[in-house]
Amino acid sequence: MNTRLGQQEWTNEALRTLAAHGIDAVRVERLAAALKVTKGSFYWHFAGRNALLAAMLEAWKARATADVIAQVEASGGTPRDRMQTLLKIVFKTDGRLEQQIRAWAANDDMARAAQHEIDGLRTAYVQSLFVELGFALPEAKARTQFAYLALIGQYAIGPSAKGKLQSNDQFERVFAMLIAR
Amino acid sequence: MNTRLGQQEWTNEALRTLAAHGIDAVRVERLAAALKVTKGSFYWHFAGRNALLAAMLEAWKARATADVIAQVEASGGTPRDRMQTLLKIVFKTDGRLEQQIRAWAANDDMARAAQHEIDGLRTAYVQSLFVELGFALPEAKARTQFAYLALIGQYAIGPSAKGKLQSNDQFERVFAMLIAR
DNA sequence: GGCGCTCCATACGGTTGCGTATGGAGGTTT
DNA sequence: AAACCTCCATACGCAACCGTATGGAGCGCC
Repeated sequence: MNTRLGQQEWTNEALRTLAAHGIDAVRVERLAAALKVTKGSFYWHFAGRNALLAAMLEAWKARATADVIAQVEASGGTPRDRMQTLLKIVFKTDGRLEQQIRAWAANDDMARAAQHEIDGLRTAYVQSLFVELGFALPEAKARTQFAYLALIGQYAIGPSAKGKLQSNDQFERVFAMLIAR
Repeated sequence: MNTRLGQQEWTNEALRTLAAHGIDAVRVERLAAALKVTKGSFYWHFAGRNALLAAMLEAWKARATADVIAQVEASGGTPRDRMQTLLKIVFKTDGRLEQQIRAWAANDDMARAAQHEIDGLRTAYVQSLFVELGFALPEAKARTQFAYLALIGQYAIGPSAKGKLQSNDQFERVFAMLIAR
């Protein structure tokens, strides 16, 4: 059963490399060097590079959304509170992995499918919060789309000091606008 | 002076390939095949692949922003009209090139610098429109950031039917929210 | 204490792509 | 027409990777 352990280590290292340098830097020989083994090991655990890429996406999907939603739900409070908690969390997280996965998805069908799946789960949750806040469905949908697009934009712009909603003042203003009737 | 013409054709073909398949597909031998010449031609016009990449960014910067702003300014009307015109244009344009350039910028300093430059020009203009609409500077900055992040998000999400603000209904709702006081 | 199983090292062939060297075709100048 | 200049074709060396084949080290089992 060490097979699983081996796969996880390869996958983790690959995800670290992806977040830091993009999918193009995820090469089996480089990963092998980073893990201080040789390709021989890799091709025992995986059928090929593509199998690793698939495993990376699976691992990401598994812990991409559930964590945050659970955290927000556990925090309780009014819908307004939960919305604010959610936005604060997601707009403050690093997002380099998100950025790289989306950059990857721009030219790879497999990654794009995974992205779509996660996007659906997330927007469904945000939309439910807007509905709880009293917005009719069409308005809730529009605001969800817009807010989620902004989040993607923040991830896509990368960890640059400028252009982010990190200042509390800006965040509060945007939040007020989003929940204003 | 055919050198310039040659460079432009290479650059255009490269930008086309970038928009369609990403920066990783921009390879001199492939471009040569697409242009029905050989590498010998390329290395006469360019010092190397990096020189082509730089030329691509320069060409993109030259016609990335000025066009749209000029178009909006020429349309005239109230600040509200111009804002709507601008948002309609940018949220409806294809954006595949934008997407690929940002995906490229995620792992390349040269592309990232070009992006930052363009981002600055664009946000400055949008911010001036918000100020014209009567918002104080901090509020104008916040709304500009948010709207621009959403635009980036729309580009980053790619030409997918779902997840876009293409429906007129959604667009109108978002626009109303953005200019609501 | 041989046997087999798990895991990894080594070595090889094949592909793709970059950059250089060199020659040659076609038009221009003298 | 001969010398030239511009542009491209051909051919080569080199590096990075992928995937495969094969052997060998460690370890539990009987």
